Amino acid sequence: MDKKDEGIVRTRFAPSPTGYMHVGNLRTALYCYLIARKLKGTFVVRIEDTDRNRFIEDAEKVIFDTLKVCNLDYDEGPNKEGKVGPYKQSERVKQGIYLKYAKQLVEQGDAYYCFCGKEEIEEETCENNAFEKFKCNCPNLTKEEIENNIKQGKPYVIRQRIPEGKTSFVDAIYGTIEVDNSELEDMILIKSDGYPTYNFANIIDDHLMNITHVVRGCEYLSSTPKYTLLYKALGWNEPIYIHCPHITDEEHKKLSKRLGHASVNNLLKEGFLPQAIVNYIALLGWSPEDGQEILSLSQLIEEFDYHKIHKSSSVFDLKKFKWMNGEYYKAMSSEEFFEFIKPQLNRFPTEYSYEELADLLQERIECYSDIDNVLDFINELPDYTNEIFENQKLKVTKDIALEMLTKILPILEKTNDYSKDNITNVVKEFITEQNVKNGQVLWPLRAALSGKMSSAGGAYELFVVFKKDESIRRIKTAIQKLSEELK
RNA sequence: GCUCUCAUCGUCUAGUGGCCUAGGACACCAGCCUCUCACGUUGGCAACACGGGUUCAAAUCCCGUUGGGAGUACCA
Repeated sequence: MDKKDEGIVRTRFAPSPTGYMHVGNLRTALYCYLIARKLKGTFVVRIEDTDRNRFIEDAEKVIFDTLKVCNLDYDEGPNKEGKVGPYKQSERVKQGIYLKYAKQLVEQGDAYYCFCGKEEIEEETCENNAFEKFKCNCPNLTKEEIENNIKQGKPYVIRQRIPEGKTSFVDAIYGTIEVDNSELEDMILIKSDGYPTYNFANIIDDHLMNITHVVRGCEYLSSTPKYTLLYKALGWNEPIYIHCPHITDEEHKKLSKRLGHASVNNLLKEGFLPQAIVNYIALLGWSPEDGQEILSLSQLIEEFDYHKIHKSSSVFDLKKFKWMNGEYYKAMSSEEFFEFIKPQLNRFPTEYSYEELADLLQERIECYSDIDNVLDFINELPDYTNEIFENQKLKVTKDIALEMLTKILPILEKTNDYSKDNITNVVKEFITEQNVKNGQVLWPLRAALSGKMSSAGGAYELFVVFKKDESIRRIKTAIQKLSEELK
């Protein structure tokens, strides 16, 4: 990245508090964070809460909790005041920051008061083509007319006055984009409730907060020319724009709230690790030079280069994401994984070994919902038929199974230490004694313990899970069933 | 509709005119390992949207077509 920018870079994550964090949002935050950290700059968080109709309790908490759990620490923001605060737009409104600049623009002739109500605009545009732009006479009102209207208490908004000509701006990803100003609408800067619109507050704050790199979704690409015009009118320099392509679902549509995996919070609840989430979304629309796919946050900081962000959108592939999460599970120590998965184990009998259960899960699950599949032999024995004792490849028949189980049962009953090491020794000793193949003992044991053709873990692991009582009970059941049939 | 924008295996991607009979990863399939499953490992399947140019040479540059996405709010 640009060495010359080192130390002076300021990026900002500017979410509006909607009550949930979209993975696209998180990726934007991540890219902001990476750029700031890579260039030893400053990462700012600013809350854009100018929509008073959409106030949601605890919405900000979701944002900060998510950033925290993902380790994206910020340098300035709410509860971390810097020199250019406050960092909540609703508080900035109270200081009259936005109105001041709006009035300045009106003075200059770059904005105007508009007294048209929402209803009449809607009526007008409905009668004509729905796509047609609304035109009123407000831009041409005289000073006296305006003053009169205001005196009468007529509600008004302040709109940007779009000049004639063409406007172009440069985006770091998409290059130069030019549009004819006739395509641009006189957008509202100040709403009738006195609050600024997102568009206006955004550029004012980005400038006042000395933001150098503006990272946002590419849905803003089409409104950026309007911002360019505003910057020009105010005589300010534009930041570097970095518009990121969208993250989509399998149908190539914008990831919607309905889909569980659009929400970071849901992902967390489903057992996805923050590091895996961060790692995966970083790779949606960007990839490191060496092609490595498993990257820690510090590796991401090292490798990230915003110039290499793609132009085309990418699909959020749950399968690959699950794979990656599984990789993170496997990379944990068994102690770490045990602590992580413990709360999910509550629904299994407490007399069983949770440690061994966790061990069985670690290499077999990629998120919580896989657990029941893997541990389906725990509570019941659904496929418990005598057929499971037969295995042609291992030369195991029901007779042999019955014989082995019957012979080993007294040994198991005498054994009290059901630790992995000991139980392994006991069984191995028996195998040697009998002079048979491993499988001829282990297969019947595994089948008896799990009651299934296939199970997570082998005979030894299952002994450890069930410990003595349940192990004996299951083997006795197997013996009984087999002898009933073979009588 | 209009404006902007995008286009390599099913998906994430490497690729910036010759190194490409297009590489990697997920998924899928097969072999090996093995007391089953899983893990691991080895191999396989599979793509430059289409049509024109430019060039000795194009996935890479230009134009068009088709297809996708976004915007078009007193939402952000």
